[in-house]
Amino acid sequence: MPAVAEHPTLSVVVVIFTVLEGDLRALLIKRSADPHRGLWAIPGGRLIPGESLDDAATRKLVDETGVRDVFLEQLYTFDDLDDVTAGGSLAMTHFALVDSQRVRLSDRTDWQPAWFSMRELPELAFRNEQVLAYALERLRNKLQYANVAYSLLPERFTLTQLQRVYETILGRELDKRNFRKRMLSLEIIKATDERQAEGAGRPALLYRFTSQKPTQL
Amino acid sequence: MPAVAEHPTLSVVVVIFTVLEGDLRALLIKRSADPHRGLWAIPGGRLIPGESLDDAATRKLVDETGVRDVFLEQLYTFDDLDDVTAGGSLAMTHFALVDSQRVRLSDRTDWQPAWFSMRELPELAFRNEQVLAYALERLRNKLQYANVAYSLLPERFTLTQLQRVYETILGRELDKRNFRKRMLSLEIIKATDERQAEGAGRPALLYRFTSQKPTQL
DNA sequence: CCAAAAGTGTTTTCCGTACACCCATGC
DNA sequence: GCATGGGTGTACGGAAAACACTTTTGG
Repeated sequence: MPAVAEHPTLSVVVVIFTVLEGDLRALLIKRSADPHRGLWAIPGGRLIPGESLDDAATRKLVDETGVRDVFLEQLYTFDDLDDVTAGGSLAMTHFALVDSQRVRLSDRTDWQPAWFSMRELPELAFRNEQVLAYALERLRNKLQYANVAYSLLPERFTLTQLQRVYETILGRELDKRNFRKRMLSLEIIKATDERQAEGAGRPALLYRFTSQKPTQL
Repeated sequence: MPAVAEHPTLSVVVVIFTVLEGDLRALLIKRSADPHRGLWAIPGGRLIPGESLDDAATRKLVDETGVRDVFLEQLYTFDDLDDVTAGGSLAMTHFALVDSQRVRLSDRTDWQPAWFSMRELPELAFRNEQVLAYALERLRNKLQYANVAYSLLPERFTLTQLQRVYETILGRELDKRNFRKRMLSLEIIKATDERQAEGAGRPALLYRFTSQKPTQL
């Protein structure tokens, strides 16, 4: 292994969140190579020279999920994730939000991508706990003042579905009436004229977001 | 000039803000080398292999101002600032807040560091406008929910001085009584038993911050 | 004694929260 | 007709915003 003065390893990492079965989940892959073989890790890879960070992050996201045009933004640049590589490392981390229904996980056998609940994480490689914790914090903050949830739901959805997404991310229950008042008065969603039945019970009105961008509230 | 597949240039850049004469100002240096010779730029330099980002940013800050132990945090990693260098570039930008009274600008003649009002910026190199605009946005947001102002004032200060700092950063006037109530009820500052006269008029009580860290409010 | 800056309370408005009942549909 | 989920309004409390006069000092 060469000694010093190497170029740092440049990697681009994307924390991909979804809401599934009442859980906030992150996509992880099982490492098939050293270091940290067999541990789970946030998807990422080397930055290709000439490629922009956004492009690299988008490429990773599409590779893993097949999804594009979702909320994706830079999170933080870590210089201390990889304690192994000589010459140092820089990891430009991002985070993305996807609707699990739109996702097609790549079925590479050496890769084994899978969703893990943020409440039951496996043993992770490369201090990835730190990255996930930071991503979660940012997501929770962001949810309070920007309509990022558009990325976690189908184009049309019921208010109850939207509320479940908020509750799952924030980790606490919300009041139905207050939630509806807020969403509608902020004009981040708009009723359509369609309805959807959820099992028994009165069919719910379907709504859609007024904007597919994370506008500030 | 070599063609492609080079390693990207890795630079660390620090937007250094201060409040001076009722203006929010950023420290800029005049470039003495190409590219963009003669234009003004945010201080920065190459990342030294083996050095952490925090260390590099701190080093730049101390080099330029002589100040340490102030508010300094990572802002964003840009891949598109330098449109010239082959092989691409990554600029890990940071921002810092300093008390102009504590600063000793380095007096290198090829460097000419100087404070510029954010309201009257000169022509800048490398899309630095974008970086400054983003730093200002983050600063304004941060000021609302974290006590970052500790870094912009002497250890002891009057409430009026503190209010001027807030007004300068936010770009609008604040109500004296409401401001005082808020600062004191949030317990981010504490009265000392000393006073300071400001020209004619009744001398003001001096206060100090209860914490020298950017605690969330 | 007058100019200059410091200091101080009350009222109103707005937003977040708490809370309970009727409605439409499937079975 | 009953179980299931959808949909609605009001009252309270705390924080932010609006607002004007008195106090202390220097000259």
